[in-house]
Amino acid sequence: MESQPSTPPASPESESALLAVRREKLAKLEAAGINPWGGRFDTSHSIAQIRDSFSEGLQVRAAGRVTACRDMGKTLFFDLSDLEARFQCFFNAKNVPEDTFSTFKNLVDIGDWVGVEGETFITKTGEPSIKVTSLTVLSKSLRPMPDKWHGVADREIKYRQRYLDLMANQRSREVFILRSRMVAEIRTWLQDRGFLEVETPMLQAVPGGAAARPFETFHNALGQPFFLRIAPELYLKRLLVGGFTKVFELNRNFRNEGISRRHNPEFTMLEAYWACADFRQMADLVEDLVCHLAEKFIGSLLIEHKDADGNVTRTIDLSRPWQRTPYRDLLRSIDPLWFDYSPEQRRTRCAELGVEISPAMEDYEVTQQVFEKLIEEKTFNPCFVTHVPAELVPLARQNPDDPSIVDVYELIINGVEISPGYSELNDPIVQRQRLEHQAGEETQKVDEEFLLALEHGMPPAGGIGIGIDRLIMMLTGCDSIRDVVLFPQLKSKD
RNA sequence: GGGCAGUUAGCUCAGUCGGUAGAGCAGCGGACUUUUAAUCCGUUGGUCCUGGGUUCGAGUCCCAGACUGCCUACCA
Repeated sequence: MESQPSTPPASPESESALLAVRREKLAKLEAAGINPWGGRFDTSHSIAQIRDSFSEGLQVRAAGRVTACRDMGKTLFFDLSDLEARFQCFFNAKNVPEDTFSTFKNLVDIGDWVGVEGETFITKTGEPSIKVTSLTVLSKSLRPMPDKWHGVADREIKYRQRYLDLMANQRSREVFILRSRMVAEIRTWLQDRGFLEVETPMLQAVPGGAAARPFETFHNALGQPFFLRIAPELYLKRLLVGGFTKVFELNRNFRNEGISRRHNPEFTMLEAYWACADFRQMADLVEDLVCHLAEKFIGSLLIEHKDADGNVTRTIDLSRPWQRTPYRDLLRSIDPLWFDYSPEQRRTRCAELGVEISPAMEDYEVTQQVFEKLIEEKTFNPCFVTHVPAELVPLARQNPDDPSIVDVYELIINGVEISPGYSELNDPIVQRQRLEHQAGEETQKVDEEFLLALEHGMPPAGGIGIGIDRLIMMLTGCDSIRDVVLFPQLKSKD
């Protein structure tokens, strides 16, 4: 790199007249002895508090972003906004010193942060407002805000510059506030039921607990490769061995797989384990939790998904009790003779049913494909699928009466699997066989330290996982995971 | 990985048969002391994603690439 001159290099942006104007205003503020970058500003109320508990004649101090301005000459009305609320400020030349008025009028832009002080009142047209008597510049915005009416429509800008989406699109703000409150509520709800929240390694020497490709990294001091976890399961079970009887972890998993409307490489998973419980109790737990969230935050067990025009496109009915149906019964609803056919006949039926399969698939995978395409993707109201074939779930306990199936449920809502729940396998000898069988197929390593822990005795337990992103999608009606993850993974530019 | 679509002013979007690059909002100048998508008058602003090609002439047609979206594949 050659040494650069002290002035920043000219970029296409720096040539824009819009940006030049803002820089000019910045310089004028500084020249007038006004710090354009503010500092501590003590507020008496949040904007939402002023709005929600409005009374006239109240002296208030509030801070926010200027999001609209209606200039009437000697009076101007501007909107002061933060994440939660918007409130109108009434700014009149006779209420403030002349230099304050001209400063605002000439040098403050939509997008700037300001602090105001004044008295609340109601305008002639009935709008609750603050009659501003003092104004403080808190931060100058050097770039224009998105379109005030359309907001940010460009998906790429929404995701890469989420702050623009948040400042311009109310629905986005609502979804992320709702997500935060729901996640907090999940933690409180579980803690109230005696579950301890724990944190287990995200860097794992052997990535276990699921069958997905991991991200690989390297620890320099140890001279050893590590993997970002694909699931916390095997560590949470070590805690059961150690005597924790009710634990959960709610945090990020990482899977090095395709990205889609329903998949982000890093996603949030709740896993909970309950010693001496079984999958039926775990199903009850999930049903209780999801209904609680819906009632508390949506105010109904009927979840309406709407399109851009506000038309209801789908209604999910969470009314209890939720359907519980064995896997094989669901397949027999597609074809009563499904399990009487030979594997070859099942492949033939797939072609007739319009389900694509590959020749490499095992027989159980052919059946699973039919399940996914013709049942899962078409099931929107909650359905616990039970008595799943053992091949599909290597970490669950086999059914005592029928070893070909395992004691698990898979909860489907909104056409996707939202939560699996197991009666966990605690027999270390059977567990080793099943992991080694799986490892053979997937060329994965077996977590020997996990098996060692099991040999010390893990209590029988119920376990669940809940895909938090998908749960939030279902409850908020978002049809892409990118709309419920603040910064979804995108390919880097350049 | 494969298929389809998109990329034009700061934002939201038009752009017909290949013939001078358009609107609304934002911005800038002006009017207005109760507006709220304020209004009214005037006005600035373009690497038409990038690179090739065809053509007298390309935002427009062709080829390659980038990024994004949707579908698909992979994915307990």
